[in-house]
Amino acid sequence: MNDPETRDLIQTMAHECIAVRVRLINRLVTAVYDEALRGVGIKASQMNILVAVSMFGPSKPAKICSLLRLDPSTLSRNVERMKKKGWLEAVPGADARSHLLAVLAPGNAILRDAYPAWREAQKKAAAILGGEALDALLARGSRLLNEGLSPDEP
Amino acid sequence: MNDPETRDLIQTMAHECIAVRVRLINRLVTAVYDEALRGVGIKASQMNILVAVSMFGPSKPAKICSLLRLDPSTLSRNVERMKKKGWLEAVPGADARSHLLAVLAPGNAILRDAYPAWREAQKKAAAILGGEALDALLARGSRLLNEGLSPDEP
DNA sequence: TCTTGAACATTGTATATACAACAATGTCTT
DNA sequence: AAGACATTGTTGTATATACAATGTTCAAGA
Repeated sequence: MNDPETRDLIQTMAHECIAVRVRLINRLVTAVYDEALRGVGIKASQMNILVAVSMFGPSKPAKICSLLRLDPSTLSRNVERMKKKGWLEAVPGADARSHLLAVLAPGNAILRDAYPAWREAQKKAAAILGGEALDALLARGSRLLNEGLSPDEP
Repeated sequence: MNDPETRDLIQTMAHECIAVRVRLINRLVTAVYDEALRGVGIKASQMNILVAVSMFGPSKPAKICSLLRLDPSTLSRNVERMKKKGWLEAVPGADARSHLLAVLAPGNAILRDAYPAWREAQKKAAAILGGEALDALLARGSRLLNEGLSPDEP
């Protein structure tokens, strides 16, 4: 059906591709958190943002994008939805090009409510990854998060 | 701004969350492949599917979903786009509830064309992950792929 | 045989994500 | 001070993703 060389290429890609494996794990892990958090009414994506803003206090959107490596347009759309739910607000900052994102009381309430479900999800995700992959992944992930952190600045 | 207990919860979630780290890595890795493959005209998502179908030969959609842990509706939409590009076709199978997905010549041509860019992306992705995380992730990912493999059946 | 339930794919809807283009503001250089 | 360039966010468009609901076909049991 294919010449042998093409078959070889495809075999190599199937057996060694990093992307398909990372993406598979991402789907599995995200599904675990989304399912655990369903009762609380938040999903992993928005929870990541909410936690980040809550950690740093009022923050420029660019800072959150840099931390999480989110495209600005992606964050913009997510913030839009989170404003509508009353979790976030935009307050004017020093620079008129941008505002600061701040967590509102209902946003903090959601985070508190989410904690037990989050713990559950952590357990399940750890089981999916297994000890070795978990440790390496947490270490690498934390490092990448830190690298995305600009010095100072809101 | 928050009571100390809430601040603790949020700190814990920020420092230990598996989801935010997996999702960050997923965005980075996916971006590397999408960028490398841009010239070829395919993205990581569709390439994953194309490689899978090419590996197994004509396959029931359910099999690909099980392998990659994709929701059937997600696969359906992606296949739709890939049919439109002439990479895939649906051929009737033994069971009238489903057809079989088969790779067409242009689909195989794309995979051949993509190979060099894929190799580039592999290098960059490996650099992002670093040796340890890479090994653990590949091992775990390969295992999860195998677990999604049903016995026999197209 | 008929019916009931399982298996399977698709469609409707919503969110998540990124790229390209744009608009507004700020900074720096001459 | 003026113009060039950088920074920052939003909007238009397309893809990726999942859940809920639906329709069709199959299989198994009464």
